[in-house]
Amino acid sequence: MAKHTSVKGLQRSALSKRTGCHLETIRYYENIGLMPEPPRSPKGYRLYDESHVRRLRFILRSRELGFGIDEIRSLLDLVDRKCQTCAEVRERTKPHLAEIRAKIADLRRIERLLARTMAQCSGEDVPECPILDALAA
Amino acid sequence: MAKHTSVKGLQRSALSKRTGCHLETIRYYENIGLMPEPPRSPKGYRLYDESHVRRLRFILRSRELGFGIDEIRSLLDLVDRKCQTCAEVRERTKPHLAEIRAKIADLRRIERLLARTMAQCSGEDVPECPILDALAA
DNA sequence: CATAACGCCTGTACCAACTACAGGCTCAAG
DNA sequence: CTTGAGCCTGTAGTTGGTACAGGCGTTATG
Repeated sequence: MAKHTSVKGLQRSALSKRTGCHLETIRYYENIGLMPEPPRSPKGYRLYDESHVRRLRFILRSRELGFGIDEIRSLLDLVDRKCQTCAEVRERTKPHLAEIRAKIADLRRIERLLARTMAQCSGEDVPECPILDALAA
Repeated sequence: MAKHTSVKGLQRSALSKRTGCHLETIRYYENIGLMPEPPRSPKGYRLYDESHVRRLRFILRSRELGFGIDEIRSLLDLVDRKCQTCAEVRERTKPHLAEIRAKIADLRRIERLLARTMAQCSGEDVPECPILDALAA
């Protein structure tokens, strides 16, 4: 039989499976205050419900989109206050988008440089190498 | 007057200024074996020369191009062995370029998603927000 | 009933790649 | 001679987790 059918609620591993979040990461998010402390069973086991599933999914999705922990904390604050406005959320999202675009630009610059350098590389068995030369320059 | 004109050699802060590398990072690179232990003055001060400047610049440039410490270690091995071939360097550089391209693709995906979501956002003073909705979904 | 094999609890250590700081010496200038 | 800077060492903190040790609780099987 299933365990704890009487107690009702998801244990940590169940929440992990439902969300795809690593087991230990759930506890980590609780420690740093992103996830609330859930109710406990008489023996101290964490018992989650659907609201926890939703909140954890929100966090994971935000991480996927490259938001940092503090940015997510700020978004969750808006959600929790329940008096957020679309304008506020937009204000918090805008700089993040700018950051992502800056990172892309950076990586593209690096990519071009590396690709150009590699194109000059003969790939032959000679001891002179334009890549090392470029790095040493 | 300049200090230690008699002893000759750059101290840590001078090397830092010449290369733009953070002071403490120089010691860090020494600890992890990227930079060699330099000779010391009688009182134990590190004394660098032009070869250290070149090596540190090589490391910094490689970091700028997104190489990880271990990748740089491997490139420096080639340099140190002096029997590297262009083919070897190319082999070590190729997967790194692929990694950078993957990162760019990832970030572009995120950027598109975020930009599209933000475009749906009215930016008005209303409590419904498509950004939060997208994150919660 | 015993006991193995899990699941969960806690705290703490570890990863990259640095950065910063504490506590102690040395050194040049005023 | 004192002050302030610069150097030395080792260690802690950063971000976003992951992993493990040691100790209960629960469950399945003999």
